[in-house]
Amino acid sequence: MLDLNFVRANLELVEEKLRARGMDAAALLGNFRELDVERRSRITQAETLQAQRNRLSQEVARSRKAGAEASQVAAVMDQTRELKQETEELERSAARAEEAMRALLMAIPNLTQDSVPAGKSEADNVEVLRWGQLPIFDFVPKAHWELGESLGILDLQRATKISGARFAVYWGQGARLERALAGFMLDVHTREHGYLEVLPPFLVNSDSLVGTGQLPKFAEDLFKTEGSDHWLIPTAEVPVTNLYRDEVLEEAQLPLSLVAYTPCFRSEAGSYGKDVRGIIRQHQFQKVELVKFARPDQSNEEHERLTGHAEAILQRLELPYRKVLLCAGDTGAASSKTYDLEVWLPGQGLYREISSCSNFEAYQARRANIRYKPQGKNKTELVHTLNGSGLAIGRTWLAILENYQQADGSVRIPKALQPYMSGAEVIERQ
RNA sequence: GGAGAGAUGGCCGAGUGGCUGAAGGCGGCGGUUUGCUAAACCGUUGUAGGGGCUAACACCUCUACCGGGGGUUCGAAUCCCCCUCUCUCCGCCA
Repeated sequence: MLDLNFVRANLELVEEKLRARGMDAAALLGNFRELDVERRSRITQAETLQAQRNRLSQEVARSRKAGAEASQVAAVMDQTRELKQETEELERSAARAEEAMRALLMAIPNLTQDSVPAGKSEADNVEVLRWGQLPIFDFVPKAHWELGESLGILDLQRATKISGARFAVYWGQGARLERALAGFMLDVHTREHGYLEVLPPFLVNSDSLVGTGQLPKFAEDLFKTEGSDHWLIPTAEVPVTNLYRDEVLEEAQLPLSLVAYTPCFRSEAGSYGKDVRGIIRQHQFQKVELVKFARPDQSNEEHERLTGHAEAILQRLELPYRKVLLCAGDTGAASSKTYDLEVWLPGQGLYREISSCSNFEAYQARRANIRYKPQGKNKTELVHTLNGSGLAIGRTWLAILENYQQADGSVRIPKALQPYMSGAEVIERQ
């Protein structure tokens, strides 16, 4: 959510930034200005009347104490009663205007930074760099679903039986590879990148989802429990960012860097027909997530750093990737700037997103009310929140299969991962 | 799941209808004293939203906030209703 006062004072800038995302600024802003004027005038009127009422009430107390005549006191009471109705009407009208403004504000996405290119879709994203050598095969590389099934480590049929489409069962070395990746990533981030590991709940209440921006707009993307206010987390970003909801951090704590390994649950409503083969798009996948809370003046620097931490994992696993700066239209609603990391998948001959690293600036912090106290100042300020996958485990798993496959269908294990696989160097049919 | 108790400012803790935005203590901040530290003493110390005045989130003023929501009343932290959470006991359970 953007700041009400900021929007009021910078309406032109907001419109310009909305256009950069390819959105209809006029429709989104609606009658914001009129509502604002209306709201403020109603508040002023209501509060003036309220002040009168308060004075009259005090008069009742005073004259009673002084032993005034009952009829006189009753007259004042009647007068107050009349004022009450009028006040309440004004208050309701102010509340309606405020509610309408809030609805408008909640629907307005974050303003993208000036370094973010304008554009509507993927096609306008800007490739920042490519890393690594694409593997060269003297055979036709297979897709991960073929490799996984023939190695006996990936079982989509039984997953469908026990759960349905878009689920996977991993057997043996496949399950082990998943666990190895999680352990490897957590170790690198905690030991070398300075993150504190945290294990949050996998179900959260709706306040948390509002705090990070998934609700109210994207409820259909989520799984919800029946009969209670619990939602399955679509990413660790939700529970971890909300750890500090309604709290005030000390400046000395910033930047605060957390890493969490959790499953993620997504309904993938509206993605029918997309990525039906393999395990690219699942209802459940595991992810190691990096989350930072930073001072506003340091958040861009921390954003670059966090993205580098995610890249480090790809580099150590020697997986070729490219880094893409998303254009305004492709940048998530809550984000001010996002880099996607896309890993090379030789089995399919394309780059696929494996990490998304965003600087949300104060957008989430304002919704979730996460603040800090600048040293030497009385006033609290909103922190900036950031996060990025470091990395999505399922997609890393399949990238390893496709990049490290050999002619006989076996898969070499990246050097960095071997210690996490009891020294095994290759996955063969079991 | 059943029974009971509770939720007050950064923390602890008073407060059962008006003089309470809230006693007292701790902590924080400023100061006095002190060779330094400690102690003592004095002062100060919530958030948000309007309006005024502004360079100003400095100041003045009004309003709201004592877990959340609703109600009674001229007037509610105090009375009533609903919800949420916490604690204790019983049951169940990895």
